[in-house]
Amino acid sequence: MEITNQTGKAPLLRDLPSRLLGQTAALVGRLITEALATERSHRHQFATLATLDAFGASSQVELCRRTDLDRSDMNAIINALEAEGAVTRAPDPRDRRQNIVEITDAGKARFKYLKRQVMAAQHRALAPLTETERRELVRLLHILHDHLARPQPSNAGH
Amino acid sequence: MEITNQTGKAPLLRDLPSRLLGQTAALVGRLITEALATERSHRHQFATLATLDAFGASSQVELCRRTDLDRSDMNAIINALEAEGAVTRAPDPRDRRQNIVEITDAGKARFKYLKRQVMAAQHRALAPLTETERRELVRLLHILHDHLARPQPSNAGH
DNA sequence: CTAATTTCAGTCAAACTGACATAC
DNA sequence: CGTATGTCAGTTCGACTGAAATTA
Repeated sequence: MEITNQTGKAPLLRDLPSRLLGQTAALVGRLITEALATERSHRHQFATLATLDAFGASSQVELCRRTDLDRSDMNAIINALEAEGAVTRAPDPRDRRQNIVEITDAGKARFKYLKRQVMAAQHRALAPLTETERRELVRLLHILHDHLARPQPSNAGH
Repeated sequence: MEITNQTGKAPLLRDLPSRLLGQTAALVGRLITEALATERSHRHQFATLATLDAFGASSQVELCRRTDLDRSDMNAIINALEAEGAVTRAPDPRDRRQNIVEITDAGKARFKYLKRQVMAAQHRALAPLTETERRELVRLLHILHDHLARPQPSNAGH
């Protein structure tokens, strides 16, 4: 058989939702990552700042739950944010196992700025979709996400 | 401020398409990965087999183009597939820089079996969506994917 | 005692880079 | 000569694990 030299995808792969989802997420994610990288920030930092901005002072576990990040990674994230003055970290006097992480005024300003960059990158990534289509995409993704995030089928409730 | 103890997401993050896309892709991807792992296979191997099954004998670069995988990783994938007898690899007599990679009968059978597992996992992942919604999801993802994959703004056409 | 939280060290896989040999 | 392909070694980044220290 002759060796061809083309770039088309196998139809099975091209239309396989899991693959399409993964590849598209990677492409969109890269735009966001690059937008944040030019501001010397990262997606995890952004998510953490957004959570602190939305909910106020939080412990690190709570930030983990709200961002779906690992406790170990969250520690490194808070280290970085603390080092650049975007958050403060202090032991909770009422439960000294926990830290109270709080966003500073500088952190809020930084977040607002990063948010603008992220929204702009987002807008660029979603450019070919109409407003209705974007909402529909978000709706469908929410259904899937909630379906898959909730029920750890084998070991629920541990 | 009081430290709360809840798991809700910041609305900005919850509805940010890039994030929702990434998290959902990760959750769906995990199901597929697990389904293949129980058969001692990997997503990259599956994609490569699917491409060989669809297009026949191919060089490694061509497989890279068709699967969006890296040269270096493709080499390792072909090594593994060759070791389990799913593909053969032989230098192309007409251009001895290239290898002709071909799927074997055993490889075809293996692919058909893996395909069934993948489709089943896929079906489980997409369970909460109607058939219409699945098609719409795929349609929207295709629009985004084509928009973002095509125009490498700086170095198109290389 | 057990359990929760933070912290650190380190593993693991995937994506990617750089260099090199061979062949065109 | 420059370019394409395959191969290999190594880096980088993210997700994750295990264990220690502290406190409840």
